[in-house]
Amino acid sequence: MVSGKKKPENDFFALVYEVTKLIPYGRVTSYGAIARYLGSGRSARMVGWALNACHGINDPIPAHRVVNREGLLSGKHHFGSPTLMEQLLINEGIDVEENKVVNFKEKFWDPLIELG
DNA sequence: ATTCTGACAGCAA
DNA sequence: TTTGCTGCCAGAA
Repeated sequence: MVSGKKKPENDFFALVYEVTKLIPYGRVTSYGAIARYLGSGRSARMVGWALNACHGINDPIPAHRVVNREGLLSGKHHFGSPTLMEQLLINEGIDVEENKVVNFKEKFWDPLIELG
């Protein structure tokens, strides 16, 4: 293989995209939960970094369903519009106040549990 | 090649 | 209790 030097299918980014796309409608998860599911544990920062690159791919990544462990919309500033992420969440029936997901614990979707 | 940053989270003081 | 630093891994300068 001489050409495929970069972008393996098992790329950490691709895994993050897959998990993110598995988040059901009206649910949210956290960066740490995804990182832990991938086996990286504390590499939650990489999850956010991966989602930062979700703008460059053709697949629709529901990155608005990924928030930090507090339920805070830490990435709202990266959706082109500072209110887009909040609007998308509200559009799915998720209440957002003060840039924070209301009833985050109830809306929380853990890949470790849901996916096994 | 080295250094810094980054959509976080855990632990120490 | 809150505040702040460190750890994580990869990409950009």
